[in-house]
Amino acid sequence: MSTRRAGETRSGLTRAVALLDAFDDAHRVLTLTALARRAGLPIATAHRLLADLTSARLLVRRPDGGYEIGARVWHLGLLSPHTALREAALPYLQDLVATTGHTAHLAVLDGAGALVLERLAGTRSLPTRHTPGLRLPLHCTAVGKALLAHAPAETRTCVLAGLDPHTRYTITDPCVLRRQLDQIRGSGVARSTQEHRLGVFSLAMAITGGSGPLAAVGLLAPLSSPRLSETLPPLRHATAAITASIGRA
Amino acid sequence: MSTRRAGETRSGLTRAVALLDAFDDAHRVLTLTALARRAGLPIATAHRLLADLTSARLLVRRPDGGYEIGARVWHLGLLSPHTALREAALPYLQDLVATTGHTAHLAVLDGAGALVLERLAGTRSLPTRHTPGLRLPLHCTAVGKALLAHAPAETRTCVLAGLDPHTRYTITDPCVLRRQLDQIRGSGVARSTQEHRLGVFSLAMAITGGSGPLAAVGLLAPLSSPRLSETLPPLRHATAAITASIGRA
DNA sequence: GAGGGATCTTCCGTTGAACGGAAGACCGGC
DNA sequence: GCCGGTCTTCCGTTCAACGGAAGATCCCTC
Repeated sequence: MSTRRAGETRSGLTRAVALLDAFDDAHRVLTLTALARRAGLPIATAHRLLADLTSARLLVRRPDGGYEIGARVWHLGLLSPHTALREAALPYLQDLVATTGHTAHLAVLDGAGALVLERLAGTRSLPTRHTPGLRLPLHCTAVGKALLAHAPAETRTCVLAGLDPHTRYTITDPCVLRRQLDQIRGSGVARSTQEHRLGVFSLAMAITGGSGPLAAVGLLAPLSSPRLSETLPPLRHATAAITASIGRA
Repeated sequence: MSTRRAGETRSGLTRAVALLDAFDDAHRVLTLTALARRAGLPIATAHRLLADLTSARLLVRRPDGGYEIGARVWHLGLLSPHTALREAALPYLQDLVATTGHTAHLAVLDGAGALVLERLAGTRSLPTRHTPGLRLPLHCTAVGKALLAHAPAETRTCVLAGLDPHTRYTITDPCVLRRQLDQIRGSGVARSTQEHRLGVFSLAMAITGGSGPLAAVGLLAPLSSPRLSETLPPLRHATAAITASIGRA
């Protein structure tokens, strides 16, 4: 009851969530002390909450004493609306990978970023870490631009305000990007040539489900791969099919 | 403070989890009253806890007032150990689908069931609802039998005690199944011919990661498809590759 | 094998936050 | 307008969460 900031008392639940949030991609297994430190809680409190979380099976205690996220959380997460979208898109993403040989993504708009829901690597694929759960920038990836083009005006102005460069090809002039977004909205197709990573070309199209959640499908290819233009028709077909499939449900 | 059983007071966290558990595959969106009823909580309490869960972003409140599981839970679930396994297996599952044309699964042992981690449908695929998160019986599916063959003796005896029939082909005699499990342990290959669903043949192999978590890869095919035997070599190859890939990590 | 540092677990008195009944607000429907 | 349903807010009581501190356990060092 000392170091906590200005009467900002956190409810028990908030503290428990803080413990869950201590886990991230680089920290999938944590010890009691690490969790307490990362969540900013006294050891004794963390210990009790962790016991509760473990008995609720949200966390699992490993034989070595470490804690990790339990299968129950994974299972609950499957009930999120993202999953329905993923399920609808998956077969078409598979086709896309099969016909183009490149890596396909599915992403949704999440705040000022693109959240990757699924990624299927192709045989001719680049080594990529666009793994589900990753957030990509909106202004320099193809999926990002496809989403941004259809995003609410507020998001767009917010993103256009800070265009930090990822490579020397990243578009950093808001006017240029704004014009490009207009084109994307017209043609439906977004591209990024080395704007996010050198040597990588990507192509994406948005899925506009009426008033529903916005998503985008993208392909990633090495810049050197031949016949990049041939990847557009299959992409166009896949997005149309996914849009239709969502409309049906 | 009335209807609660025999002094069994549930901690705040337990109650919150009860609310989360009110969601299931058939109930992805719930109202306040439905949640309170399903979790066995007074409306006022449920209301407060839901407000907490929502502000913690574990739940999302839709414009229409309904609650649903939030993206944050999905994101946390990705940190569960299941995801690492899925990621390791995914490329090989894709290959499997591409070469055989049939539907491929990845499942792990979970209590007395097989938990499906991933399912990729093939072009020649059956309509199937083996969607991630589904639990399959251990005694009459190929993945189930593959897992059961390598499961701890305790699980095995427990499952063998209650072999309920799913079709008229389901093995219900513990002795017959036990003998089959011995064979599976020897050959590494498990089969199920219409034992779970009529018209469906399935083939599976276990992934035995030393002392690590046990998994199995399976293929589902219509009984009528020609050259079912040709699906074994690709399956063998995939499981070997996945096992190796896990060993490396 | 004694000493020291680290992490984990248990205990317990205090206190403030969770609890939930009840009343009020807000819908649509007949 | 009246009514059944659902949602939200209020507030006094109470009891469970809180966390400091002491004890247990492990492991490494000398």
